[in-house]
Amino acid sequence: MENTKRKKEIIEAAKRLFAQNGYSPTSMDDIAKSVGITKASLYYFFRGKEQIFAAIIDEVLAEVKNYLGRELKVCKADPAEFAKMIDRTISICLKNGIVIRRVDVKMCGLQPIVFAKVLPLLAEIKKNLRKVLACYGVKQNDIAADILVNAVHAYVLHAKHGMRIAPQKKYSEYLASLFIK
Amino acid sequence: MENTKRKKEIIEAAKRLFAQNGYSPTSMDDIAKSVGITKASLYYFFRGKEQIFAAIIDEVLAEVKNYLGRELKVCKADPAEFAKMIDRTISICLKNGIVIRRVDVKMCGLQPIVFAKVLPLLAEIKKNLRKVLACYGVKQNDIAADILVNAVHAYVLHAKHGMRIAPQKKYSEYLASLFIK
DNA sequence: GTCTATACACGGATAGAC
DNA sequence: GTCTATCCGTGTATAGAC
Repeated sequence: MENTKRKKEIIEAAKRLFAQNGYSPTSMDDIAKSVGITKASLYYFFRGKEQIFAAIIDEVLAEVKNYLGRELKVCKADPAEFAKMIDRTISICLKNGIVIRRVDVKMCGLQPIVFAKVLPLLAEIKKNLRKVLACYGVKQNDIAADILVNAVHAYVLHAKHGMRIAPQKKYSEYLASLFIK
Repeated sequence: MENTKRKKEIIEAAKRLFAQNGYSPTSMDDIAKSVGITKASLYYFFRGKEQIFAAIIDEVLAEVKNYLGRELKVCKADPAEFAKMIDRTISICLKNGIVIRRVDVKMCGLQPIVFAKVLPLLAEIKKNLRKVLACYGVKQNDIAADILVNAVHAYVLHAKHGMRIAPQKKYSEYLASLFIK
């Protein structure tokens, strides 16, 4: 159905704009123009701006969660594999163009209801990440998970803004080398 | 002069609000209320919202720059000292309540003129940080500097939002242990 | 589904009195 | 210095025609 296609277009456009300019500075007009329709038409598909953002969060978090689930099944305590895992994670986030952290969601000033909805998902993802890290033999994987998440977040953010801080492969390998000696 | 005192109050209030809610969602009314004056009075001290933010950036960057300058003079290749240096950096940032990165400034949608003004300062700070890292014997200190900055940034951000990810001392020591084996 | 037109609130900024 | 009052642009959201 075409209905779903348009909805996807809107989500993609909003994803790109939110990542580029931030949630607040991006207007419904910006999103509409980017899709090639008018602002009013957005409200046929979504109840409002927050719902668009919620849809994006759902989609992105689901993808990361699924990826980590698959990763959990194949991981082996191999430093080279660990670097590849980081590299793949970065690639997924770059494709989505956006990385979701609790703080980011909170700072958008979303309704508490929306915010509360994503918390369990985020917690689950972090739990899975810790398992993956443990599996790769990373010590103190609670702190390690946080540092890793934020390092990936920062990389994606900078890359999306044309501020590359290092080639992706090199960055992944260096990051991996920090945690596995 | 009382003039300067009020100005400081405004900067402090804005700093706190920007850190808590983000730049765009914070209104001039919010800042004014927080100080205990009206919105119009803000314009007696600052030309506009951007100028307030610019003043904050100037202040924060100057402090970090000075701190790193002092650090450069005393650093010795001692792992324990390295952890303490990270710890002190976090403390400074927590006191300011805000950490300035290029992306953050860019995503606020500031006028290019304001944005361009802070770039040299940021570059200088990063250069100094690399020197400090080199002094402590950290390898590949270009990537290391980025990862470290972002780790500190993330810590401050989370702490300010009541999402502590680990005790500060433990976090600093763990972070130091990653770079110095 | 998509449009034009519009309601309505909010935010940045200014004028001018005190 | 600080206020009240106000201007004006923009942003979210809705009504209603096609």
